[in-house]
Amino acid sequence: MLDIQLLRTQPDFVAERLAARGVTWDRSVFQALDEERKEVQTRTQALQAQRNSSSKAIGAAKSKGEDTSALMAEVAKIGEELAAGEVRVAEIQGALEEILLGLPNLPHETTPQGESEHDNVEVRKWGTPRQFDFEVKDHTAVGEGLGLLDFAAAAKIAGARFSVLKGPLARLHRALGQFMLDVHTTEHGYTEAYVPYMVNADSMRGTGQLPKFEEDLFGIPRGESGKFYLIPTAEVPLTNFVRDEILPAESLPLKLTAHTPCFRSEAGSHGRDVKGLIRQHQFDKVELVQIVHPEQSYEALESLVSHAETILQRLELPYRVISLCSGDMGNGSAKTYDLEVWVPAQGAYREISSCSNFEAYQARRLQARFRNDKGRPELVHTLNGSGVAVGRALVAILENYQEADGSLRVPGVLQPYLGGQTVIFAAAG
RNA sequence: GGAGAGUUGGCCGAGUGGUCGAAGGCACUCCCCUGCUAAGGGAGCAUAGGGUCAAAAACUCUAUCGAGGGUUCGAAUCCCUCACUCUCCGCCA
Repeated sequence: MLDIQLLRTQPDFVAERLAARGVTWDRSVFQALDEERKEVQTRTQALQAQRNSSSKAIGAAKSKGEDTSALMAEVAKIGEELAAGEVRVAEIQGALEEILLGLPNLPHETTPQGESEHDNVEVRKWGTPRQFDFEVKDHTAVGEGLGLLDFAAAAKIAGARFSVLKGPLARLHRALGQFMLDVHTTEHGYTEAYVPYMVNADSMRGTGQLPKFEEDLFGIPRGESGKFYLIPTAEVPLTNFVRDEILPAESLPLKLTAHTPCFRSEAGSHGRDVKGLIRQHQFDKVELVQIVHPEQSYEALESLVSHAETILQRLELPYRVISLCSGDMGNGSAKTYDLEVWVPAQGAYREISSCSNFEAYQARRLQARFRNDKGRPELVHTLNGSGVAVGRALVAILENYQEADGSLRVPGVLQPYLGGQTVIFAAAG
């Protein structure tokens, strides 16, 4: 959520930065509403003040046993206008809130200007794609060839966009999550957390999935009123740790990590990546979240990216770092780096991590603050990034580590997690 | 699933219709005192939004005592609905 003061005082700037994201902001609607708000709110608050003082006078008079009917009549006179004013103020503020919730964050000045993914900027590249002296298979073929990846079973049990892993491949998948968590907690200073996989609507609103992106979520009806939502990323529970909190300044930065499944409806992605593990309704991810002092959030973003990069480097997977352009970034982000891992069968780099600085966009929704050196509450900055997506890391390993005979080598850093196993061979039968 | 008790400021906790945005305590900030430390004395100290202004400071208004609704001139206090927490019993991994 943007600062409403900014929309009031610097509408040109806001409109220009939003335009950079391809968003047209209808200022006239906002300004007309805000003007009416000012007028109605001022008038209503004056009436409230009048009512309050009259009521106090009534109380004082009654305690002295005096007659209060004149005072009561006076209050009754303003009753109708007061009630109407209160209703109207609430309506207007609701409408303003809706506008604010609907606006994306302003891109940071270092975010490349552009309209689509074609305008993203490659920042750096790491590793050299392996030269294969045999015909590379895609990860699906490798996994199915091993007899350890079973989409038919998944389709029977659940449906499309699910998968079943078996035996050493399932273990490799588990090893990946363990490895990532271990690196982030022991080397990068993150605190591991185990969190709910279903959250309430307030949490989804806090991190920005609601109200705009409900169709991307799985919801679970619950009781008469409420609903649980399956988390699309651990960013949601982790970042909501600080919702409605005023943190002591010395507790910053807060660095949290969790390994969770993520659930996405993938509404609107029909036909994209339909085959394989790339795009699933359920996948595992190790998420990194940082809650930081506003002055440090861009340093924090760089370090966060490097933490995710460490994982790919240790796994010896070639990747590149992309700075997303203004038109391709997620709604709440001011700046985003994507990590893209080399996928040999596609001859392309594919997203495996997305690291974003939300500045105060989420914090404002969350009312997540710290006490600054003046003793005043001030919004924190929030960041998150995948460190990294486990499912896609498995894809990358299946393809990059495949051998001509159909077997799969185990990356060195994962071997301890597999009891020293160095190669996975096809399952018997 | 049954029965009961709760939810008040950064924290603890008092408050059952009127001068209560809320006693008291802790923590914190400033000052005084004490050659350090400890102790003591005094003052200050909620959050959000609005107005006076372009802004800062200051002043002022409004809202907020789990959430929403209701009763009332007036609600932390009374009524209704919901959420959450805790205790006991039952059940369960």
